[in-house]
Amino acid sequence: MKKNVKICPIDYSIDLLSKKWTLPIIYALVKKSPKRFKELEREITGISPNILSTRLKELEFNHLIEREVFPTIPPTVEYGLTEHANGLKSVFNELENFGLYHQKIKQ
Amino acid sequence: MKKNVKICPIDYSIDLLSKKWTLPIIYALVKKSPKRFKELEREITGISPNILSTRLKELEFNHLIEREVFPTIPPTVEYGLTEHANGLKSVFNELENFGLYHQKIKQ
DNA sequence: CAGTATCCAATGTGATACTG
DNA sequence: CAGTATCACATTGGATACTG
Repeated sequence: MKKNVKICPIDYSIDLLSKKWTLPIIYALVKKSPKRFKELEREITGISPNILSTRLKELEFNHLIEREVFPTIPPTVEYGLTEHANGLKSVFNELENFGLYHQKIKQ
Repeated sequence: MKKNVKICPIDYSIDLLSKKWTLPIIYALVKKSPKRFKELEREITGISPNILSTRLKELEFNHLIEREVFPTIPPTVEYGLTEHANGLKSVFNELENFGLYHQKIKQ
């Protein structure tokens, strides 16, 4: 992303969300949050643990999710959406409307 | 995408939109439609013509854009959003709201 | 102009093993 | 459990040249 350039907020959002698996991860946490690493891995069909790990770090860096560690044995780590990610819920609502409509027209 | 399985409309939309450059292409056409191949290539910074061509075909296959050829010399081809793609405008609105907010909290 | 062809680089996948 | 490390492999994307 370029520096010292006022970037269009839509392009900005697209940059934040466009890597592979990023949207499915956030959506899993929109449905219910927080979740543990294994829960996410099981729920998001097809993702591998190394990519899940990579994306979670990126999302944490961008303040969309937060990671909390509990000193249990075996270890527990929970990932939850931050309040900064709440605006994304409307995005998913619109994706839902669009999906419902488009599924019908496409047979 | 799996067959004979009722897929969640959100996952369905994500599948339609999650490939690299798909969202920037649609967004370019949300701003103004129709546009010619070269216009899209110039406007979408960083895209290469082969990827643009590939994505346009996919989007046409999914009925989100339509392609019209004019028998001029040199050739003119226009790409426009279909009415089926109109529901995506709300998605971009929400992406805009989110981007505006997130740009502020992230400095 | 509107693409296609080609070849190379980057990214993601899959399997497996290993650590705290 | 929650990851990281390592490779081999496949798929995707990027750069560039070229055609009708």
